[in-house]
Amino acid sequence: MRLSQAADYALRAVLYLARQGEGTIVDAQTICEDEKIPKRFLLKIFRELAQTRIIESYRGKNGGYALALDPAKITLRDVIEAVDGPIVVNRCLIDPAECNKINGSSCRTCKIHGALFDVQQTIVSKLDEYSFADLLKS
Amino acid sequence: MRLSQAADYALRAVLYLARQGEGTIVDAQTICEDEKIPKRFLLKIFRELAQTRIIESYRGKNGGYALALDPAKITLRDVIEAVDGPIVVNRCLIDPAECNKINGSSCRTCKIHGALFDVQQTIVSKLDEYSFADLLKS
DNA sequence: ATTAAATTATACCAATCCGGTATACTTATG
DNA sequence: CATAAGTATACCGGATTGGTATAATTTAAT
Repeated sequence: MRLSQAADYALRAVLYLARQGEGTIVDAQTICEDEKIPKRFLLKIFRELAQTRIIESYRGKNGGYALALDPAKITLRDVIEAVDGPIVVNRCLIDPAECNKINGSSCRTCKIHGALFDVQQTIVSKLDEYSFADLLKS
Repeated sequence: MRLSQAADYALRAVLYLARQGEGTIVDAQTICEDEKIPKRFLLKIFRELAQTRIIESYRGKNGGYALALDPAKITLRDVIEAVDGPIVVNRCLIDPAECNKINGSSCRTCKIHGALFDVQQTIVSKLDEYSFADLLKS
């Protein structure tokens, strides 16, 4: 039930870009120095964020990265899922075949997994409540 | 943000014991066959559950395991934390020294980590809402 | 054009965690 | 005292994590 280090870095980097304002280009070197994030690792993370269109990348000299969207349109969930993949509390909540309790009662009717699904929904909607516009107001 | 396989097994095994009723002793062999859980792995999990006094173990011939408490007093959180350790969404939420953003703004004042703390609280209280008495009603 | 500064792609690596197993020991019942 | 249970410890292979290396590509400025 823990975020990866990459997701933590991603949140900080996106907040950093949000502070500069949507569209303002900053290069990775500057960001990783300011935020104390290993550069090559940040580059990898940024590629994932660029693929999901949360940030935009600009190649070549004077290139860098910029927020692709209004901070109000980016939530904690967006960034976390871009880096760590979808929020899934229990294996069988994605793939019922993973549910190795095959004795009669199927995954669908299992009370525990029903409860865990509720927990998962709660987490996802909580993460969706926080936009980066909210995080800027501090 | 995913439960371990061990925690999933633990939830199922505790629900199994809850169905038998508090105090009823069942041996690991029977449980692992019924619930399709690898026996040695279940034994390891049960030791952790016994240490946190969720279940009681009985050694020797005719030994086994029984629920140590009223199912209404055992929550999803209790079982998950017994097996996976405390619910911690972000490293620095346990250990501020882990917070490697040291540049001026401390972990305490970091907006992201404040939000993640709120998320964590939400998860924990949701997991506390479900007791095994609830799960029996189905 | 050339060069320098930036991202991209691919692949690699060590360390840790995860899921599970093995061996040897201890305890209690009949 | 034999047998059937749990206990303790330690091991193991594979996957994931966190991070690095190398080489290629793109772009701006000169």
